Amino acid sequence: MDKKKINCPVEITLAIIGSKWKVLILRELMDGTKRFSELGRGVDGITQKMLTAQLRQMEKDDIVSRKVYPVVPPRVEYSLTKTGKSLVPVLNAMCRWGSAYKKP
Amino acid sequence: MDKKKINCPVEITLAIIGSKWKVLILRELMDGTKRFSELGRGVDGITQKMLTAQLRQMEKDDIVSRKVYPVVPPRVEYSLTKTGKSLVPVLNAMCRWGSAYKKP
DNA sequence: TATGACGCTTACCAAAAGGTATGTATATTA
DNA sequence: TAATATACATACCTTTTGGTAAGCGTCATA
Repeated sequence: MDKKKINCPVEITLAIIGSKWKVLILRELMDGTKRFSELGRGVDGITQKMLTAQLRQMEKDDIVSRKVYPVVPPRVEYSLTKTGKSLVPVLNAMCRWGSAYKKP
Repeated sequence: MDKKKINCPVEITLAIIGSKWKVLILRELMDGTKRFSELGRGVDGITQKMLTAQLRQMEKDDIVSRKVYPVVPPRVEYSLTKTGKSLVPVLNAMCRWGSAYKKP
């Protein structure tokens, strides 16, 4: 979503977490720090390209942090920032609603 | 989003309200029943095509209901269904987070 | 009789999103 | 020396999304 012309705060939230892949990645990270490859395995169907792209965006938006270890082969760990952790109630609200919705 | 292969409930929610236009339309409808043209004026920048498309989808998903009055020129009113109203806490959570996020 | 109001639908096109496949770097291990 | 592991980047192409603009139906009004 275009972040340039946003008025309502709900749009901001949507611009930041409003994609299928992002919420799934965030759900993984809510369990704690994960390596790139772990995320790839945890999020069913995501391609490497999408995984990196979404992680980069969330890093930019300061909800995910990236830590690179200077080893070979490389080890990169991702985790939620403080701001990212503050999303938990939002994700939970969405989760609850989704659960209740699909029931019938 | 493709609703065929959804596992996590949060994906369901996103599939149903995860678009810029939908949240803005829903926000309008949270104020009460609105006519098509009112929605068009209330949601800044939306085109007629998008407005009808989003409303049709939300009608299908049973969060918005559509009432047509047999008059000329036509009068069509939209409102939240019971399920639609149950989205209010979710939208509010998103709204609060968005407000807090943009502060710094 | 022509015009306008309202709520659409549709054809066409441009832009954006996203998938596939391939390439890269480098220390370790066989 | 060749293969391997990991975390990417990138080129290319298809699909999806969304905007523009035009047309439609019908009754009341000028």
